[in-house]
Amino acid sequence: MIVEDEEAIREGLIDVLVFHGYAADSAATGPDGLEKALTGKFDLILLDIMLPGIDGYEICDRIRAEDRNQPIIMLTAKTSDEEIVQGLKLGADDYVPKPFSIQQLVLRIEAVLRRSQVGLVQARTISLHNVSIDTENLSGRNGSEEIVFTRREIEVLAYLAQNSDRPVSRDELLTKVWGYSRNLDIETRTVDIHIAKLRRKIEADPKTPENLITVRGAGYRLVTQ
Amino acid sequence: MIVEDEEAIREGLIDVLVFHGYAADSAATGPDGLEKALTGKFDLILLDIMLPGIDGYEICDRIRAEDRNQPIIMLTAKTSDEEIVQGLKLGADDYVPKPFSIQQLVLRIEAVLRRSQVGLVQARTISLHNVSIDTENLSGRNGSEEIVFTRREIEVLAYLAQNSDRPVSRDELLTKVWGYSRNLDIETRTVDIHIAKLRRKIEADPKTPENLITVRGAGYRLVTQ
DNA sequence: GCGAGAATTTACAAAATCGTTACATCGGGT
DNA sequence: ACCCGATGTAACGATTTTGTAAATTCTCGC
Repeated sequence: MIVEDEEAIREGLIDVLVFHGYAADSAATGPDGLEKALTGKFDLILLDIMLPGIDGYEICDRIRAEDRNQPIIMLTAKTSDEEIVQGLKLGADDYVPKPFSIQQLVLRIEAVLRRSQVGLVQARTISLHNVSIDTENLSGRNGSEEIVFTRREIEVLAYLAQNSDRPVSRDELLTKVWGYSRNLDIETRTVDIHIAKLRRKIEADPKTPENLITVRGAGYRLVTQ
Repeated sequence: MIVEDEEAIREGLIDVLVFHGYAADSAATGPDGLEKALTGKFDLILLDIMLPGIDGYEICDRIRAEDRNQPIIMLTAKTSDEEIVQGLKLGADDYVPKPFSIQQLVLRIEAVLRRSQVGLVQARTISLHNVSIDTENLSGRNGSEEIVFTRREIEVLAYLAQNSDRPVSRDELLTKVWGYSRNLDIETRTVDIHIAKLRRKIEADPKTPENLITVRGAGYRLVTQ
């Protein structure tokens, strides 16, 4: 979905995207773009910064508040690093300065879509050794025993399950699940704490985990069945 | 049901819908369309905006006043975003600009029908642990004791019963039962209050609910038998 | 208009969650 | 064996979510 006030650019972008096989919707004003973004479901939002009504920064911020996984690329004529940093802080996935080459833009779009795993359907249930988990109900079952998870715990499990072929680093979890923007050196132990809580719930013996494995130096890996 | 004054388009739409397996009725003027919409029962109404007599906006508004769950798709030649926003505000479920491709329209129709759960027959009675409820009489029975519900309470129960495999969020209840339009930040506790009242009526011990379960962070789930 | 019941808001209490701090433990390299 | 960074986790308080009584507003038949 394209949010861009200049009609020529907007129409041009639509043509390019359609040509590349994407379905494109668009909005010409800030408020309209925000409305569409919040009510619709889009794989990616291309967001101009200079917009009538509400500027791109605020739109980005408001979208992020609702859905931190919504992929967003910001477009702008501003070239100062200041502005770019501002954009990335607010959670844009990429930042393309105008004027951009079409080829450049398409490449970045593809990169963002790849990173954000668009198209990956997330399974509702996760099957582990001894335990099965229903991500919608935030609950699980270990034989006859009912396990209740919190939303955060389920989000962590779901992300690990989606990437169960490899260990996932704390940084990656912080970015993708917690929505912390760009890594930097954050010293929080909250990931570890959540892992510990999860182990207490899903492991027969939390001291010797069978499902949620520590890969020292790399992160955690979930063993799915 | 199609409300459209241009005969060629009207007949064309009927053909298309019939071809796709739907039964189609139609009206050629505003007043006629409104009359049919209010007296009949339709899975979906396709509503042109430019109509003789009463325009599409007003028809939409009047239908919504009677039945907030009636699915409506607006059709229009107007392309300004202003108009689209106006349409969505009045409660249309989708908005298709003319000229539209038939394929596009059919896709949107299917999406709206899916979202609005058309075709789901709502059971007249809901069976819970210890209680059975008659949605037409707004009444229930717990052994020998007769329970009387209000209209709102029954609507909430019915919606939860239809989605008893998952927790339903307050937001969803507000949208689907109360008819609040896209309300992003909730500042009403009315859902909670109704849940509390329901629990007092259907739970043996409201402090430890067996039927109407809180899924913290996700909403409420009704356990049907 | 009137009034009773229904719906909603307000206000506060209770409970659960979440991140931090602090300290314990582990494990690989030397 | 010893060191040191990485990992595990208990406990605490801040914050958010949920429960609910009471007050207020709304609705609708008369």
